Order: sequence, then C-alpha cells, then structure tokens
Amino acid sequence: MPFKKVPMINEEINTNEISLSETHSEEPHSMSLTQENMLSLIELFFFAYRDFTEEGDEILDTFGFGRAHHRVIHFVHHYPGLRVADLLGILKITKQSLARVLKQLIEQDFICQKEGSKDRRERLLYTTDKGNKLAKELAEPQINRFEATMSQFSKSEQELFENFLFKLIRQSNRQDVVSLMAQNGHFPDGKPD
Amino acid sequence: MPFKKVPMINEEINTNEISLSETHSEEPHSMSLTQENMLSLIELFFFAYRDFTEEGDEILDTFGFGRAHHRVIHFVHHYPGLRVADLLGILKITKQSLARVLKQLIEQDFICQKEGSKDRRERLLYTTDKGNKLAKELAEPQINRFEATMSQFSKSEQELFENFLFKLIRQSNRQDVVSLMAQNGHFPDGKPD
DNA sequence: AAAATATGTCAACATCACTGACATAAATTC
DNA sequence: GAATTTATGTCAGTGATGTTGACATATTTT
Repeated sequence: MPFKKVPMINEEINTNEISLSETHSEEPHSMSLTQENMLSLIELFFFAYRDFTEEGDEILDTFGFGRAHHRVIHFVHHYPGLRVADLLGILKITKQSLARVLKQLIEQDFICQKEGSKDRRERLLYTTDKGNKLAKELAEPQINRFEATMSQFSKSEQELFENFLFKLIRQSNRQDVVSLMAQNGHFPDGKPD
Repeated sequence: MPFKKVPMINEEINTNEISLSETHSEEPHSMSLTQENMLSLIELFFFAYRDFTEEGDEILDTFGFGRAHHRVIHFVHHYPGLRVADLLGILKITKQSLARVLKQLIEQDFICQKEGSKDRRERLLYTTDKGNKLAKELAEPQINRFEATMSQFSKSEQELFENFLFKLIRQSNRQDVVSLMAQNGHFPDGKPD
C-alpha cells in the first residue's frame, strides 16, 4: 500500500476551486520545528508498535485468541507466580476484562492457578507446559524483531534505547515497572534517573 | 498499583506443597541472556505505548470517541489531503472499520472531504477548524511526553532513537513510511539504511 | 465498450474494553 | 471475637473496534 503523494498545498487544490469552505484547513499547520519533529517521532512510535503486534496477532488467530490473551500469557510466563491484582496493574484494564480472558486461558489449560501459601486468598498464576509453548511461539517474532534491530547498534546504544523507552513511561508508573522487572534481575540497582 | 514481589522460586512455593501438577512450570525459563534482554525491551515497549495512549484516551472519552478516532484525526491533520486508501494503508485496518469512524468524524464536522481534482473518484480528507482544534488537543500530551523525554538526551542521541524506532518497523513497510513522512519534509533524502 | 480502481455501504459477527453491583473467603484491625 | 478490609470471582448490560464478504456507484484506464 504505497501512499500516493499528498497533493502539495497550492498544487492541485487552490488552483481553480471555489468550493473550499472556510472551515476546512489546508494550510500547513503552524508549529515549531521541535513540535514537528515530535509528531514524526510519535508516528514512528505508532508504526513500530503497529508492526510489533502484527505477527503475534496472526498466531493468536489460529487459537481463536486475541491480543489480550497474548499480553496475559506473556506476563504470566515471564513472571511466574504473578497475582491477578498484579496483572491488573500491569495491563491497566478492568477486572472484568481480564477475567474473561484469564478464564479462557485457564479452562483451556494454558495457565493454572495456585493458592498463595502465605495469603490463601491469592491465586498465583503460572503457565502450564502448553502455555509455555504458546508463550514462546508468540514471543519469537517479537524477540527476532528486536534482536535484528538491536544488533545493528552498539551495546551502549542499546542501553540508550532501553533508557529511552523507560523514560517514555509515565513517571508515576516507573517505580512499578522497575519493581516488576527487577524480579527477573533487570535494573538490579534500580533504574538510574 | 505497586506490584507485590512475586515469590521467588523455592521461597514459598516448593516448600511444603505437593499439589503442584507436573504440567505447570515454575522453573526459571531457560533462555539466553540476550533473549532475556529482548523480553525486557519488549515489556518496556509495551509499557511505553500503554502510557503513550493513556492521556489521549481520556480526552477522547469526553467526545464519545475512541482511540481509532484519534488515529484518523491525527493523520488527516498532519497530512491534509490524505486519501481514504492512504489511511487504510497507514492504519492497516479494514475499510469497514475505518468507514464507521470516518463517518462519525465527518458527520460531526471534524473532518471534511473534497473531490480529487485530478481523479474525481478520490475523496481527499482534511480537518476542519473544529478538527484542528481536537487534533492539537490530542497531540499535546504526546508531544509533551516526547519532548520531556527527548530533552534529556543530546541531539545525536535523539536521532539515534528516531533511527531505532524506524528500524523496528517491518522492512517491507519502511518505504511507505518514508514516503508518507517525506511529505512533511522528514527524511528528505530517504532514510539511511 | 469492458475492465480496473476508489469509495461507500450493508449485514453479521468476535474481541475487548467499560461500569456497577454483589458474593465469597481470608486476612487484618479493633 | 466481631468488624473491616482485601483478593478474587462473577453477574448483567453496554459500547468501541476490529473482522469478512458481498455489492453499488462513479470514474478512470485499457
């Protein structure tokens, strides 16, 4: 789907048409160079994320699952023993949204629950063998994409990207992310800020 | 929602429980350090995108719109004169999905259409004054977030991030992105690769 | 004149999100 | 020990966003 070039201002549009209402804008939107640059970054971020989810979605289709299942299975797989409340905080969706997806994953034996031994109200979540397999299958294209990208940069540049992504996270959420990821040995000293 | 620490392997779980089925895994998943790092990057990417969309969603709520409206209005605003087919290629959704959203935006006078002067089948899309206002309001938090992040890095580091995001885009889609963004003067020489 | 293209539209459907209320069991507090 | 809080699960209802496949129209291209 190559994009056809958008007609330049005054090139095709303003020439011989009177029909343009005053309420529609075709002037270049005045904004600072910096803002223009940010908009481009925003778009690159959108495109990167769009492609990031694409391949996983195709795999999920074959299971009758959606992206929500992917997210759940990813985090449970990567952080075995996660509680339901943790997942809610990670995904920032409502209990009901999670419940539906989680129920399916449990019924179909991708995820299993275990009563917490300290607090028996808790349901600690684990992936089953079947769940591990799916989690790995889903992670593969994403890992490959990131590896292919990262390998083009030096180690220090890679760390820079990590820091960049981290700083894009809302300040008020960063500590939670650090706490979570520390469980897998990441940011062992806390993330520099 | 601070995350409670997930119990360490063998800390609470394996102590005195026999109920663990063989089919569920709580061992650390064996994988290379690199793969582990990629998984963390993948998560940071998820968290960054999650927060990236959050503030916009709140604004959209007040209009009765959703994220799909945001994406449409963003691209039409930033690339006035976009065709419907272009939008489909950018968003990678179906015609029907776009039609519903676009119809609302047109009916409510956020976007207007103009017949193409070269090809009169085309409907070139423009934001109205009202649409411009909303587009700017929606862009603001995202611009602020990126500016706040980027300002912590040097110019050359910022360019690195741009390149990083670009390379995360599927190879087969990069040329389309370049073509699109070139219309606003970005990557005028084509993106280095 | 026929074929291809750009757009719009229809019906039907699935996923994923939301709200608000309520139930249960277990832990914590008084 | 009773009351409160917490963690989880569940209910009913709703809305947004995505899908497919078919079809209609106008216009351009062949």
